[in-house]
Amino acid sequence: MNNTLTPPSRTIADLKAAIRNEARRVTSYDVATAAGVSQSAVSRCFKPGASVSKATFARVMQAAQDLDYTPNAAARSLITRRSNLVAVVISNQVTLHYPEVLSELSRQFGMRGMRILLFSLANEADVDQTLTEVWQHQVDGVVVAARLSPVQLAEFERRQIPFVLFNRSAREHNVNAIVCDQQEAARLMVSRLAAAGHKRFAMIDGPAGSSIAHERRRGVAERLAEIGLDAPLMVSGAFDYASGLHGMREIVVRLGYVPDAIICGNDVMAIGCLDTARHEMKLNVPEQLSITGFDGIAPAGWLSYNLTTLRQPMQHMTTAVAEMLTALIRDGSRGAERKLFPATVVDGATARLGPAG
Amino acid sequence: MNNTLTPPSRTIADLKAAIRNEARRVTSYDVATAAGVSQSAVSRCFKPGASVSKATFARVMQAAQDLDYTPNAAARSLITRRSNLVAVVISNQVTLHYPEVLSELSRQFGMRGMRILLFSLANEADVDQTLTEVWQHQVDGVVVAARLSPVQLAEFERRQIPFVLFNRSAREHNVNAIVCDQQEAARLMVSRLAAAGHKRFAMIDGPAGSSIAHERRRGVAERLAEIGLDAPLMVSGAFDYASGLHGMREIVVRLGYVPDAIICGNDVMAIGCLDTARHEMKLNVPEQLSITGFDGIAPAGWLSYNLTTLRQPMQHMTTAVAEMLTALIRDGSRGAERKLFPATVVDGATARLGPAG
DNA sequence: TTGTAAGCGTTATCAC
DNA sequence: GTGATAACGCTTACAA
Repeated sequence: MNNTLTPPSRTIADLKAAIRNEARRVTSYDVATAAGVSQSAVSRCFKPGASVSKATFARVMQAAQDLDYTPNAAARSLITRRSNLVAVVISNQVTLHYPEVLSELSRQFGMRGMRILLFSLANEADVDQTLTEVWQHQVDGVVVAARLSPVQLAEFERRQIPFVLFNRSAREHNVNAIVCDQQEAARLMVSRLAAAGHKRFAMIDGPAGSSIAHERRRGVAERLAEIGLDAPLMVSGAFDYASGLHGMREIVVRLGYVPDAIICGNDVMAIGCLDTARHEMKLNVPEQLSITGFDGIAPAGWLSYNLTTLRQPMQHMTTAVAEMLTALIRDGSRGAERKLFPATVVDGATARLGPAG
Repeated sequence: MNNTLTPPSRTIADLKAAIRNEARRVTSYDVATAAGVSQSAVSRCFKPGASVSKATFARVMQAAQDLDYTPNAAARSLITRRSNLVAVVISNQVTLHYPEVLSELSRQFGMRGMRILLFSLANEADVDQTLTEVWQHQVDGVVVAARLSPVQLAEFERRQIPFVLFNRSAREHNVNAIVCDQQEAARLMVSRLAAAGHKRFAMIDGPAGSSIAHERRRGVAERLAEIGLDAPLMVSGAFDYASGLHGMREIVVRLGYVPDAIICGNDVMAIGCLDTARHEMKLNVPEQLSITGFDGIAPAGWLSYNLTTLRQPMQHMTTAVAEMLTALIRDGSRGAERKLFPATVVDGATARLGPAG
């Protein structure tokens, strides 16, 4: 069938040679030439649900394959004004503590035909520089898992670009967000510790700038006050293992005794705290001291720790982010929505918990 | 100075209104209009090192800022044939076990003016689908931290797109790669264990498809044979904690006794193995049994584990990837290079090691 | 230094 | 169903 006067194989070889010669890319024109159709016909073949005859489609696809043709996303996005790209602006802290977030976001957006342009922030001061890059790339939407200043939030609004905050509170600003209710989680943990008879609390706090640390701290402080217990001794940490180690020592030094319970701002610090308590101070946990964390990371579940903690439903949250952002991209703005997910208590072996109140 | 007959503020407000009205983006033409210069002048102002007068530059920048103008990366890449985008094709396994890889790659490429387009693979069978997306996006280069078939490798070559394999061996194919020498690392560990008198070995292996697991297994087997020791009992694992737990039990059941040393295919399995040995079987590690891992992940260093393992220099490796790929993008192909990084022994508390041989 | 004009590789509109 | 043709927003000779 293919053996007409000018065998396609010859034509295609010539075309390829010409293309390589001119050092240019394979375009839809080349495919059109090879298939003997117009360029617009080729374009239609790559648009799902366009009207093309079966015969044309077959010839075009064959030619495309022969030439290794792939539509140019840049050119496409220029005319369609859709890049099918989502920027993910994420602080390194998040990636390191919840590695599943990036893979899950990638999977979720992938299922919806979108790709992730990654903006990983070593320190959150780079946000401005990062944002100018985000604007350049004409992304269809942005997931922000980093702190934004009010000015930066305003710029998102001004540019009318769909965006969703991930686990960041911006209560004052009315923006789309997927968040885990840190404050309620903290309150819950305090209640259950108090119900088990703990009276003297200490807390290893997260870093100063972190809104998550802020809410957890606030929840702890508020609930303790409500119950009528003393405010906890606060020592500062940086969400890392070493902070847990040092925090534990600092607490004992500053108090002069071992408190009943230490609430740590995250699991990694709780693990550090626990290691110091057990291995260095030879304390029995949870008999002499209860230690709790936040997050529900994988190592917290390992036998050596079996940490009592609060698990954030990361899987649900990443799914929600993808759903919300794609909805925004499709339907335009439709009123800010703030989806709140509850954390669940993981009743491990490092704290004595009473019944939920 | 600005109060001429038509105040710029008025003009800019009008322009903005018009743009919003026509529902289009702010373009360099708009900026040109606002600044009273030609469009190409605007373009030049955004090209570092172009020849523009100071006065023009200032006016253009002012207008750009007033209008919230940012160059359109898609349009730029269309003409320059450079997207400043690097695709990172990475298996979820990698992201989950070495979360620092993505943030480091992002940082390294960011320093070199490039952004990461993320292709995270839930299962490595999706590679083909993924690659067609990679081609569409006109990336300048690709980092591959996933398994590629020979056909897929060939397609990279055919399309002449710079790429670097990350911690994947493709010895047969002559490609650019940054790898940690798993085999040599395994040999080193066996030597040091043997030097301490261990005779009966077992190994918890990684998953079947993994080239890293393959090399580690091979190194262990080869070195044991060289020394004249029996081949290790091999049990299979999936690089996760549960595999370590079960692997330990399976080893004891199948052998009928506790071996001298268990080499685990990675740290997470070693930690699982260790937890079973200590907590469930009440074995003294390393007195009765030595357990070692591979990788050097953060939890391996925590007090409760202090795992004896082999650390991969991930930081150096990610830096090397960025360097190599950017060099390839700049200078075109220049002979395949395979950069090999040695792992270092972390002499922890879970194995008795003899001197390096 | 600045402006004019020709692409880059698509999709979209509109006749046929 | 198919083919001209006009955008999309930019960079880059080339001319002034």
